[in-house]
Amino acid sequence: MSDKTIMQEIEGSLISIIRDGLNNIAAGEYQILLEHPPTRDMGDIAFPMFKFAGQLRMKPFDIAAKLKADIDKSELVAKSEVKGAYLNVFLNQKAVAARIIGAVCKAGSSFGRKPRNGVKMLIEFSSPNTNKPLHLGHCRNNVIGDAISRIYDFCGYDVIKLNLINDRGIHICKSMLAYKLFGNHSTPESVGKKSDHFVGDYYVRFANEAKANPDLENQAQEMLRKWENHDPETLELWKQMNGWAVGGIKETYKRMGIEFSDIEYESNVYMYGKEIIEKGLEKGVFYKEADGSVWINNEDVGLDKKIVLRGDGTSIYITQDIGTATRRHEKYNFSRLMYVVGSEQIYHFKTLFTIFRKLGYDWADNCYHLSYGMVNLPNGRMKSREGTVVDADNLIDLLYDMAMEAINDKQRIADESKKSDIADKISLAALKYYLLNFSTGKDIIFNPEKSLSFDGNTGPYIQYTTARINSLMKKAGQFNADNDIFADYTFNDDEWAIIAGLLDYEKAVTSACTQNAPIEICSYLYDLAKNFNKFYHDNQILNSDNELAKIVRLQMAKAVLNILTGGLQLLGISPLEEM
RNA sequence: GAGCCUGUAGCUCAGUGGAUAGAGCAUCAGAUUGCGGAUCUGGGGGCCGGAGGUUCGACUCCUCUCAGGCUCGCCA
Repeated sequence: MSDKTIMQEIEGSLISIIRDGLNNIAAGEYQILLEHPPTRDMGDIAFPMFKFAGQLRMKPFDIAAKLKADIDKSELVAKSEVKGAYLNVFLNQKAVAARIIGAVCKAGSSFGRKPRNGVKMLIEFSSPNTNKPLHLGHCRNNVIGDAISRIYDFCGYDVIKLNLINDRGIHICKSMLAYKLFGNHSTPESVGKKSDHFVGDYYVRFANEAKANPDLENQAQEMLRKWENHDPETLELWKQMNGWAVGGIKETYKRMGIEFSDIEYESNVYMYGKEIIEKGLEKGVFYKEADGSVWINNEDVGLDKKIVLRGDGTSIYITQDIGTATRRHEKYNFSRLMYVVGSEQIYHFKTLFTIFRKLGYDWADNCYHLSYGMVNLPNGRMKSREGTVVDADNLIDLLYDMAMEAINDKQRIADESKKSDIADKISLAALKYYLLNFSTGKDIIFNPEKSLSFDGNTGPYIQYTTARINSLMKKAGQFNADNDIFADYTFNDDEWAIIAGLLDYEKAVTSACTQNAPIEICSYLYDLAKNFNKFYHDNQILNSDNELAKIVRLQMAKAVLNILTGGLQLLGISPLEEM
């Protein structure tokens, strides 16, 4: 595993040729840009000459014409063309293909995986409340957090996945109270309901009952006080209902293939912030109001005043976050801490990180809020009161049924348990890919009738491509895997598009990591799969009458499969042998 | 009121200051005596919200403006 990717080595070599060429015209510092031409038939790599025109007082076209002779000498270059202000380079396909295909076939689906960099990174995501089941918004969080974790791990980081379950507070007491009043000692088992949905029903029940009887709000507050005073009966009820809620939510995680290194509970950690507030008071970071409440003034950094401890000494959301982060640093000694939390909390995290800085934490600047946009419906926000929330379990069920119907239509698979396993994987691929194929920070509109699909730019499309190639590999059996065969082969355009695509994989992964953008992987994989499907449609492999073409194409197909497999895994999606 | 985000094809969305702004869906027209048709090929469809500015060059950067969203809770 070299530090540089294959593409970086190629590009670096070309850039130094350009730099030498420019210095031969006139010595100086040149910032050399390198990009892809708009279409493949214009070349593989383009050098724009605009920047040098001013420096050298020459026309861009003339500079390109001068550099052309130098670049043409490189072993990596087949030819180059001057087009307008661009010098377009066509790579030596035989040499490049041998390198990239050889490397990908050797490394398998872990091609592109970076050596460990020793950076310990905590990633907190999901962090559900225990008063209701997961919905589509949580799905986006889970899927982004999971993919980001996998991508960072692949890029060399030592990733620890954290889930901080919010299992205390007034909202939890609301479902507890409704159950106490209207539950009649029923259980999820007695009514035959998934346990987190059972709890969620009482949260909805509370909201409905409280409309007619506003005093229920007071009763919920009273229950919260009892909880904080360790009232045995209240704690017992809390344990029972939390057990149901968490149990049900964990079932959904398992079904989604989402795992955590550590699950934290707010009920265990909420008190840790208070002592830090006390210390901060002594240092003058915070100040006390007449009612005993503790505040911080962040107006110096363009934020507002913010309360960090109530007058009665009880903690609030941000108190817990201060304590939790501090404790995590003591426990893990992390290098970086990332919070995957919705964009509506941007201000909260600005405030939180400012507090870390003012407390003098040297790791304050290594905290990052990865915010993702809301999932809306065509009519607007999802609202639990209006029953428009898209429930995670129901949505996955729906996708599963759609996948099963498609499997039955195709009639390729007979075994029932195999069908079920594949339907699981297809439904999750559709959901995860759909949610990841957006810019992370932006709000998205989910249309239940239109957004669910297995055709076109979707997860199942990529899976389909892996199934086709896997099937091809089975039929091919053993084949010559030497990569010195490429010297004798001339690639057609469809083939070269694929090989050039293979070269771009490492750049896509790096970009996905540095930009925190799983969509980069989606776009890349779709492009590669699409190029392969076009090639596969128009070119023969096993039935080719040319033995050399057959072996070259099998190796190419194998390389594509390796990268699609590895790339899907980065998204938390299973490739398929058949479907 | 203040801060942040968004505005690109009928719809949903891509688009590190660079060549003719792309994809999926939808729509219309095609492809299988072929290794997987959940596939492939093609057509139509755009004043990139609007107006200024910076630059050799702006969907991209700056200012103003219009429209929508989020936030500014002793909720989490």
